[in-house]
Amino acid sequence: MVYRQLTLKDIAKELNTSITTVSRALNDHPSISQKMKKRVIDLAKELDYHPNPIAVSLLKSRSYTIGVIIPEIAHNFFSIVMGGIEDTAIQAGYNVMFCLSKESLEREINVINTLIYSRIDGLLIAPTKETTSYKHFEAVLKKRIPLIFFDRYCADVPVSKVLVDDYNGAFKAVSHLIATGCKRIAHIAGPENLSNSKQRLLGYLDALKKFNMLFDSDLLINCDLTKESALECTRRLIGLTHLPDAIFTYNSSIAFEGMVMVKDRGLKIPRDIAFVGFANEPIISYIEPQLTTIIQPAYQIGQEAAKLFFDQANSTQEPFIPQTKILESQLVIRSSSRKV
Amino acid sequence: MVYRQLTLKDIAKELNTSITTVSRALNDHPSISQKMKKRVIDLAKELDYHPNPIAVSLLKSRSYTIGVIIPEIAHNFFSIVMGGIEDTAIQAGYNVMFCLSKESLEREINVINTLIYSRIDGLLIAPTKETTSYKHFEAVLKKRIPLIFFDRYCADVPVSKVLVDDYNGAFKAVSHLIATGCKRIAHIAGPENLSNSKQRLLGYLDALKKFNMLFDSDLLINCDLTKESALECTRRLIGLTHLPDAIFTYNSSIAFEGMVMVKDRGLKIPRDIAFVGFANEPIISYIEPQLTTIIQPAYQIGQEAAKLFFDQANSTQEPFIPQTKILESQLVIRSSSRKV
DNA sequence: TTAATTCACGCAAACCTTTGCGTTGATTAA
DNA sequence: TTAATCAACGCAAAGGTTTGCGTGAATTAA
Repeated sequence: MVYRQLTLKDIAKELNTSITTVSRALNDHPSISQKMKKRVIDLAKELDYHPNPIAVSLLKSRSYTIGVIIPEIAHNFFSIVMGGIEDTAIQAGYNVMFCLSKESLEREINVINTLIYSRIDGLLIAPTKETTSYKHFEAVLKKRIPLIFFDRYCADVPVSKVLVDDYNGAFKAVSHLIATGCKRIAHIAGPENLSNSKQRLLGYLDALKKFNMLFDSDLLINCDLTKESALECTRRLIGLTHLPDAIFTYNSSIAFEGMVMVKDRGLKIPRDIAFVGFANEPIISYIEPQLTTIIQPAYQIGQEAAKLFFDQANSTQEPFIPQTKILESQLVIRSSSRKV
Repeated sequence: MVYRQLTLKDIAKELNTSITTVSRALNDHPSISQKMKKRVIDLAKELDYHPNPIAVSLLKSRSYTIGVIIPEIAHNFFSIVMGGIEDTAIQAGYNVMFCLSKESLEREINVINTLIYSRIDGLLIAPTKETTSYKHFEAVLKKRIPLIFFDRYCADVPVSKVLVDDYNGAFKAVSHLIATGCKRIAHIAGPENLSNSKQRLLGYLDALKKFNMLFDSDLLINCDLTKESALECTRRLIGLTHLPDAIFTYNSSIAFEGMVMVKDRGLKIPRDIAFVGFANEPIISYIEPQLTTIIQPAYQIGQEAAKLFFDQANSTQEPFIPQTKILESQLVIRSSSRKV
């Protein structure tokens, strides 16, 4: 025996009136008498009536669901972004479907298709490190589904995005290291085609330039975000005949791995080598000395991404002009870098 | 201008036939000619037609969506469980809506209501540590929504559940410590009303009993799962005049915090104090010595939870008889406990 | 008192799909 | 040849909601 949900019809029958009247009373439509309105609302509350969102969706041709794709859930950063998106979406009456791309382009394409078939009203995504082909995004755009990038973006796709000020973050980090007297500052960058990795690299280079420091290509290495790669990068840096005296890393996990290795080799942090990471991961509180980092407003990124979607969904502008929001990052100085 | 999705009507018009015929061709209904079937399928593929899941939902009175509530996303364990649930659900044509309770009963009640109003077909949940009142679950059951507990459960609610063999896991852990010569084994337990905490405590007590070791109530403390509490528990244990020589913790994060403090005080692990944790969190690979743990088949828990839902959803049995699946845990010996 | 206006409500269509039943034309059996 | 069977397809309803339009009654203006 299938359980039947309560419908407008049930309320209408109970009150000897029509479905229309009940609907109008609940949506406070003007042409309804106060008396009837009260009767309906009272009964609806008593019976705990809630409209069937599926029927509404069908009628409005909207699913009131947005899709969100993140590369990895284990990253504290993305967990918090998720929270920001979800809270904002739910408040606006939208549901959220989360999917993981696991940094794989193939999987990204698959989940996008799944989401499209589910008739999502919008798609918020931080693309994978492998995402260099953009056809799958065009499929989204062709269906007029608002697309928003957050944290990472693809330059060739003209859509709204919310980003962290990676460039200035990196610039601040390196400037700080220079101010504390570091002369040979290495950078372990992220994957080459990741937008935020590019920006952080630029910030690094420009800071060096501004303070008239020579760029040494031995001090720049790309990491593919695995633990092994992080260790390998660090190994190469501390294997140089002319050691770096500071390492600025693409993210804090890399810094963490690096610090563990550096300490193992008997080097002192920050005396021999200073460290600055990017983003607050919980692990960084588990190592001594505490890691100096650039922190990102993760929750706010989620909020803003959701808001950008609402802006676009409610816009009558045609075609919609994409917006870009850039949120400030902040340098938090701890003990892994020297005092000024 | 709203973008119109492709419908059966469009295909029917193009082929000069009826909606019914198109629908039947695509769902390979018997009463349809091979020729017509091929024409329809070819065109549908060419136009990339996919049925509107919202219309199907309305017709079938099913949302093909299951709700999942977890206490905390930051836990590696729950992230992996999520993956298991999602993969299994999607494969079966279901979507998943994830929500966080953040270990708060109030929030748990809220998200359950949100999910009910979204017309989920089933609810998988790991209740919060605060969940002692069960009214909100009864609301779910009254609406005939299959409810499944995973990892944690409420004894008073008669529904299917998939659990880890917490009792035997703890028993194995403590037996191992005893086998390596530990005489004073402390236990930092989880919140008192958490089902798996109770089970692990029982395993601890029974292992002591089996090997004729006295239970010392000084060696048993409850932790509320915050970092501060973990530190406080450890502080109390190593402040005892008669020190413990081993600490078995409710989870690995507590063990981690404990190890950091113990090392700080100049005690050697495992020589002075051995440690055994529960579950593999990534942080445990970041400390020396490596933590001995009981590992849980997290992905499989997710899979089984989803399967239990499908069992119930497809069952004609009335009333449905709840099932309980208990998955084995495994002791992985590393260097934080002594050699036998 | 009559005509014009306003108020309060109901009918029916639309959103898209699936499916029971009826209909048509062709094929088979008697 | 006639009756019975069957294959192949279409009609229409159902699922629950919102909304344009129409209608009757009550109110106001003349």
